[in-house]
Amino acid sequence: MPHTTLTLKSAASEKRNRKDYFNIAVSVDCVILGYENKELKVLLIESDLEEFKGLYSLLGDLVRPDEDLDTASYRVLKDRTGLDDVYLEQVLSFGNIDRHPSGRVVTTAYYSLLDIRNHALQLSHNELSWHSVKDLKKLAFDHKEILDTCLKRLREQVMERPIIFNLLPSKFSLRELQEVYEAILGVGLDRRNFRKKIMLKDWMTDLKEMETDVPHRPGKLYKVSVR
Amino acid sequence: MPHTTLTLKSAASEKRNRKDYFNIAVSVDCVILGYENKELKVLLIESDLEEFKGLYSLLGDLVRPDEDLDTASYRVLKDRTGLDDVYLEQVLSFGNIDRHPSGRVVTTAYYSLLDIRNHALQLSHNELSWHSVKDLKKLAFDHKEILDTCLKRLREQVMERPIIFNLLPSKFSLRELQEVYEAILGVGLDRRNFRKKIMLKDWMTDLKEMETDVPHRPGKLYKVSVR
DNA sequence: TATTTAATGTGTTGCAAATACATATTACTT
DNA sequence: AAGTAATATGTATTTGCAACACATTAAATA
Repeated sequence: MPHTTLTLKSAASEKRNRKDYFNIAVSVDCVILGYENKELKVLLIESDLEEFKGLYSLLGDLVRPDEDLDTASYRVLKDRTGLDDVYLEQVLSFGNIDRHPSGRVVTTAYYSLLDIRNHALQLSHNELSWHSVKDLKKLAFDHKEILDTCLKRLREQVMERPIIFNLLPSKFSLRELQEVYEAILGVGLDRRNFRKKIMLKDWMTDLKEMETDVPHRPGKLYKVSVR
Repeated sequence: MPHTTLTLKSAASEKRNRKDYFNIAVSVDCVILGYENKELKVLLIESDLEEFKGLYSLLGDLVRPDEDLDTASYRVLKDRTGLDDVYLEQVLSFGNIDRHPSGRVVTTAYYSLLDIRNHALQLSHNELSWHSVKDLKKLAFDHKEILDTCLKRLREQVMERPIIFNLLPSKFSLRELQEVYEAILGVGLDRRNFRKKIMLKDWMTDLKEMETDVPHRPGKLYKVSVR
């Protein structure tokens, strides 16, 4: 696997004409999200392009001629995190002419949700790091815009479909679940109303177990009951 | 403008290797929607590919190296309909390896909404025709899937944002508006409740004019007040 | 061992939004 | 002049959502 994100030095200098339709590269970029310490975090890598020195970028790669878009993003995810059982969803494509300094690249953005504490999680590279999405000001390429678009979509969907559980371990308490919602939506939620609303959705099963190792009254544990 | 949709005969026969990243073509496909005779209609062209003989396909084209994705779909729209003031929105990209029989093409789908009765509407080609979306069973390529995805997105958005007005002339009655909603959502709506709901959104302005040439009591005319 | 503390767990009330439903009005047709 | 078909509007009911308070549990502390 290549060590870097896209570097298409040759493409930029090639002259193009209007029939040169294959001179557009296709890539995928993954907004890989996790939850830790009451914060929503995104997995980033330091950009190795001179133009973006010191900036971070999303994890992506060119799509190979023999793989689907979805396949390509699963590959990026597997290569970067070691995980292959990850929630992944396409959001939107970004194709501005000048979005990549080294050449014309149209990228399709995905977001994925995973459990940072998953034991199988093995980052490919020590340049990879988790960043709280709140603190991010600027990213390489148009990746800030891509990130924001994905976060917006996530916020729209998180109450519609049972996807948030991908951010949590298989057993979780309602408090943990509520904290993840609060981190994603950026608002505080009333505990009683939250519980009623989430219980009505029938997304979870009561495990009849209790939290352990918490310095207070333990809460009930749940697991996701739908996928 | 090319007379046909994508024909990339050469690409299919070329051998590829994994580093051959530019061997993916990028296209846009437009789900151009209009409303007529109480039906939602989509603008289609007969496929000229042997593989899809007798089937219709969406209007699309390869993206040129010097234009954005949005620009490309505006171009398709302008070329096909003569209109350049059209509502257009990206929905999703489709990149299955075998989705195009002539070669590898990743396409980004847009839907657009326009007024079929618009006087400026001039179809580029007499092979273009409007088809009720209800009656469509099969389209060329993966265009049925693309159409369905766009219709689903449209249904999700039509009550959230003031986009439906793009399907109507500048002056319209509440009855017409309700009929368009019913055609899109595929359900009947209670007239009184519909009016209350739509009025609350503050999307329309009362023109203080009445319908003419209707064989019954004329209704008030409205125009869109936001864009 | 009794007390304090901090979190879990549940119920009620009020308001706003959505739904179901009925009657009067207008203009054209016959 | 009467009949027809659509517009226009109001009300009562139900449902969903937000604000809010109190009892319970288990750990920590005195």
